[in-house]
Amino acid sequence: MDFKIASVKSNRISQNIVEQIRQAILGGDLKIGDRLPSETEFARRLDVSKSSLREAYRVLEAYGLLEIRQGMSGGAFIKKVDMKTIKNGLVNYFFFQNPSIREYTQIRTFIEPEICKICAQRITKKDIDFLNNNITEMEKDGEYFMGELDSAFHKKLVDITENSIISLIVESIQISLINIKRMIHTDRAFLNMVCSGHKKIVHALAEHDTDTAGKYMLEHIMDVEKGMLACRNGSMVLTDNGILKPDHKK
Amino acid sequence: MDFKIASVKSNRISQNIVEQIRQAILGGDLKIGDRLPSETEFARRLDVSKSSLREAYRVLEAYGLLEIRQGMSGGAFIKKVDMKTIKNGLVNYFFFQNPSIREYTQIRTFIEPEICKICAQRITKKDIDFLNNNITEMEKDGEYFMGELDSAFHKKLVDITENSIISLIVESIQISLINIKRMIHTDRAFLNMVCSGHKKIVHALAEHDTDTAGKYMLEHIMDVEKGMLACRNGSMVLTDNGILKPDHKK
DNA sequence: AACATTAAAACATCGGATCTTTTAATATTT
DNA sequence: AAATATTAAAAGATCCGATGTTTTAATGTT
Repeated sequence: MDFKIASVKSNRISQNIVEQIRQAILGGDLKIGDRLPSETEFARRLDVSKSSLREAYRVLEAYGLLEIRQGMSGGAFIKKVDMKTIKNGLVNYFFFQNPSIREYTQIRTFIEPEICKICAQRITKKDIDFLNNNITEMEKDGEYFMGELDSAFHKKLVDITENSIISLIVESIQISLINIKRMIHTDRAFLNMVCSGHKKIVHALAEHDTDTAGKYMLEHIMDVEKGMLACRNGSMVLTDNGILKPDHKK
Repeated sequence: MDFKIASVKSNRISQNIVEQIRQAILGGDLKIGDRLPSETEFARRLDVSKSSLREAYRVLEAYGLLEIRQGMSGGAFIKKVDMKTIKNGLVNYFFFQNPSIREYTQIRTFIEPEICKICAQRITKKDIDFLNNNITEMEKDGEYFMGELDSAFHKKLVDITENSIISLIVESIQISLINIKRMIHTDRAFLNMVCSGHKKIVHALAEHDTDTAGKYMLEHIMDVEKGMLACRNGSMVLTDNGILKPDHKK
């Protein structure tokens, strides 16, 4: 035989099941809350072993498409993929991709000043209180909770934008930045710089001053980049092009 | 007993293994290319059944962290998470989240004009040829490959930016937009509008005219939004706030 | 009505048998 | 000696059936 048919590449059974169920979901045949048959029943119907089916369930669960509950009225239920699943995936991806500080900064400068401008128009008294409180907490609690509080500040702003895509992006970047900050051990000076930046932003937001709010956010993002690049005292070092590497000189 | 200890919630064995291996990777104890022990050996060492271990492997594989090869010198190898894994996850996520056209447009307007400005400075003759060729193809092949070609056009520009985070975002959005365009059956007029927009952009890029390139990209993105909102002749309809829903009137 | 018990449904885990794929080593042929 | 074919072993893929654990609904008890 001197030709080949469409590379059938007999897939794993579990992968086959996964794809079929995924397509059924994307095609609308399976909806949120729908329950798949029990393991024994479904395995029998598909004419595969329970093990293969269980492996498929594990994968779909990892995709965030399935929730499996034990017990009498348990089973496998189709589930809406939640943001946590995706954020975890992005953290894994960024871990290997190891984007430079410059790359993080660049995307932030594209998005966050614009977010800030929108916030300047929509922000409420309650939001301002939240943000001010966040800054106070950060000044008080010092370095320990810095990452989380910083993250919460930017998350609050992006939430006001009410754009789920942008929220996902900004929050995922924040998680990765927290990890980097932990590795390079940002110091007290860094924290003060962040607080001062946040304060200026909130002030402009409270005045509903669109352009100034955007401008301050941009400056803040650039300051954070500068601050991170200046921190080389941890067990990690930043190379000149801003990529984080383990410090082998120790 | 009137108090509770830290909710130990005995995890699934497989989930336990997954978390341990994931942490070993994120902590640097396991590196790309490292091979885990064989199923039998590892299961024995962890004192769990092969089934549990296999389920853990399936999950790690779904996360994109593991590659499993059969055969003599096969086994489970730690692997860099690739973009495909993440893009798949994002497609799943967006399927349920079902962001409005407005949300897609908004993030695009934040990012793509800026990308375009950078391109105006860096673009080479070869890039221009590629883009022109892409437009020609689109005009020729008509509706069928429109989505892929359109996607490739924007991917080319974002690639020039050399920012892996932004590439991931733009490409994922393009995939989701292709899906939406398929559902609402964009027409010939839509394709012509896209081609015309792309042409203007390429022209400005070829002249290295930063501001004009950015301006044309912004206009193009807004045109695409208008075009999509105008298409209500498929089996799906767009509600007034731009959210895509099945058309129940048929 | 409140609480305790029990039974059943469904997932979780185990261990071992068998099949299939892949490759390295060996043998054979040219 | 080089190319080709064969074989054996390593490792994953699949299956089966037994047993354990969780959860809840039904039932019974106080």
